[in-house]
Amino acid sequence: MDTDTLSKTFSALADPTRRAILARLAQGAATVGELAEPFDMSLPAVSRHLRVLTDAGLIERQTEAQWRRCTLRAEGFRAAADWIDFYRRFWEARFDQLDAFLERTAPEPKKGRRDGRRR
Amino acid sequence: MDTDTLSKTFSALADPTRRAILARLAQGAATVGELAEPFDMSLPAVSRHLRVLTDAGLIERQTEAQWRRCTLRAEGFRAAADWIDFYRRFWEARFDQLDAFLERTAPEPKKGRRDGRRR
DNA sequence: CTCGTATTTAACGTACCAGTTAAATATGGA
DNA sequence: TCCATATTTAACTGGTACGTTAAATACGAG
Repeated sequence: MDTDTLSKTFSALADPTRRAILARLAQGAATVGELAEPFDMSLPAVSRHLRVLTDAGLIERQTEAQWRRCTLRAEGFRAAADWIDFYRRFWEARFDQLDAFLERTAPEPKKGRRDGRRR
Repeated sequence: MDTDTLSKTFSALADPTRRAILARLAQGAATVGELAEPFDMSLPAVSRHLRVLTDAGLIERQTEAQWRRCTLRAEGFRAAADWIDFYRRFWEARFDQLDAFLERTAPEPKKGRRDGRRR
């Protein structure tokens, strides 16, 4: 099961409809109906996307009469952003530096020295 | 279908095994067998994870004899990092500022006129 | 050529995902 | 109370994801 936070977050972000919803919410809160409007998709489908986003902690929903006002929940993005940020140095490093780094740390898969593992 | 780049990337990152593989590759190149070793999972399963990562552009594989040397492919992370980075301001902004922003931009659920009031 | 090692492909099962329509629930208003 | 509106839940379906084992493929060594 995919219970860990990071998996849930990335999984939620993997769907284009959900990313579009988040982009829309970045411009301000909206109700389910408003969020559904631009999509060629049934309301229950959108409702489900919103549940996924809620479970992933990426949005919040507060009840106002029969409306659910959805808002972005910034905290929910943080862990994923931090995770991916770790890899930033790999593309921000100059290419030759990266090359040198890999050269330095990569083990040869040659036979004979099965005990000289990396690290 | 999930053909767009961002979806493919986030989808690839949504699996903990694949994230562990990437973390391992961050320390240097490795062969399939070496990557599979720490996991309680068959080799074909790992091979498949590597295919997903390759298709997402997150790793590269070069053939060396019967080995496949896997390396991190930094470019593959960039788009996802940039996407998520757009949301950074939402959690880096002070809370009252964010509130003010949402207050300013949130539309009312259609019910006559909207004049920027909420709650 | 044949054998052992490294890896992938094939075939299969189970579970989840994303969509549908129909029915249920909740609320405010006539 | 009854109705319209907003949204969710239920039940179902097709497609895809992820794991398995068994067989196929690719290569170097002897």
